[in-house]
Amino acid sequence: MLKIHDTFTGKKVLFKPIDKNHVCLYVCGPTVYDRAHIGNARPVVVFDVLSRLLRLRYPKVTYARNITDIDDKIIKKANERGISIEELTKETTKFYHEDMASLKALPPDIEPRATENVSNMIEMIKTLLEKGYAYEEQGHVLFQVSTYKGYGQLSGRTLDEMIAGARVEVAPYKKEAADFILWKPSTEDQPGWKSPWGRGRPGWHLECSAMTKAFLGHSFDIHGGGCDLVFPHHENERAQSICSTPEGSFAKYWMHNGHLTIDNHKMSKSLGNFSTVSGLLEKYSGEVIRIALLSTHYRQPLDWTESLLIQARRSLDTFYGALRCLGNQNLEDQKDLVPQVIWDALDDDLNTPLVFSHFHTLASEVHKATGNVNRMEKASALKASGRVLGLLSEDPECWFQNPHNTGAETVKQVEKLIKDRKQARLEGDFFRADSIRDTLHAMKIELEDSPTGTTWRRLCSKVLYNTKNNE
RNA sequence: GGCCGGGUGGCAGAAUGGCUAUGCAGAGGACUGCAAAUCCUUGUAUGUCGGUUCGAUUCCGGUCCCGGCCUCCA
Repeated sequence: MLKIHDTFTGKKVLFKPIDKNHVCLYVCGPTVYDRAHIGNARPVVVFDVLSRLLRLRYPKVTYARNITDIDDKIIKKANERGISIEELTKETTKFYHEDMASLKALPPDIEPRATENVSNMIEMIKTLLEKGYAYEEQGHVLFQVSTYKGYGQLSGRTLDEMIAGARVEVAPYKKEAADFILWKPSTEDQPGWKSPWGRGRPGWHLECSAMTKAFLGHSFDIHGGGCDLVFPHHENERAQSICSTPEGSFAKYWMHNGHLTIDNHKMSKSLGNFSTVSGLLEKYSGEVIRIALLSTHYRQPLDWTESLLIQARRSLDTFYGALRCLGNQNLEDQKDLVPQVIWDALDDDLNTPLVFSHFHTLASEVHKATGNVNRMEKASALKASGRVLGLLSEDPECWFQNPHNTGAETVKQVEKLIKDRKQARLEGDFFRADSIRDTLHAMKIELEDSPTGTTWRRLCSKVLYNTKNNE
């Protein structure tokens, strides 16, 4: 039985879907103005694991993740680059899809775009005006926060607290400081849509409200996103949705992933510690990045460091090392092989670090297994468990030999040198054998002799196998 | 200033009212021509001060740090 931490109640609760035959999950997606950074990737990977788990448990799952393609940052960036907004959002969306696919994140079932749902948003604003939750002022339409008693329930703050803590000058068109924009006017050079309140564009919070209603209905199971979205974004979404659609309850559960820091500092372009996914992929495989993101519980803060990635790579080496005995066989529909302890860890609010500790146990059991049947059984359990988390899907030999596109020429050369070394060893010329091994090591190739022959692996980074000297 | 998280061994990171994961790194050993991989053994921890308790790292309170949010942000 899956238990999840629900932000609304602040507790770990048993997940009970609204409809056990169809689970709906909505996660806040990217604003497409720039390449995705590693912080953007965390919710994607976390909720990818959740969606995979849900799909194994329920007959139908609809996972929706929006693309925000209306936003002032987009306008600004497009102007800076001298390209059209459409060009920018199209390009950024394409890169986003590529980057997330590299991290083995499956695409969501639905990916609604804000620009394609403006009419839904306008309808929602109309309803909010009719019901007296919103007002129009100087071409803007604002949600009047004081009209909704439930405001603040999600983020756990009261209106008084917010007023006390307000540090921002109140815009002249606002009745009250906490009111937020549903619609704002656009100038000629800004993108805009016709509306009863003139040409303009929607406020940021509105799109998720309008799109969840359009695609998932007025009530759905889980709403996810980064913890920084709790306030104001999700608080505002919730207010809009519940006020405009009182027959629904909007999200039944709220899940938020913790933030990511880089070397203990908040990621920011001005500090120069901004890591894009594509940049990381130049040095590490997507699977290393994925397991690094999952190596800390999703609600905890995660400090992104080189050492984290090295450890992630090491863990994967261990796991793939244990899978070598399986060869390249596929394991379709083998979820029965997953040990109960791993299901239990996942069911406990996605305790992925605990899952990986069980992975290590399995890997160790593979090596210690006395009989081949036992060995294969443990290895299959590891492989099947990895599959649940979207990991360990590579062919193990490929993992070791070709994690970073070893060229065919290199492979040939390596095999030739291994043959030469074998000959030298047979002749008892260990000096020559060792010198060949040194040559290979300089090519970042490591050899492993075993009773059945010599295998090789490609070293991932220099630091990786030299931690003794560096730490 | 307000609100919310968190402080676990050298590092990463789970868990728990008593039996204190796991990984990396360190030490010793086995295997190996030597390595690598693997296996065995092994040291080290719960910020701080009180309270509750037979017993707290775990519950409660104070305190000190750290981070996040309150403005765009995953």
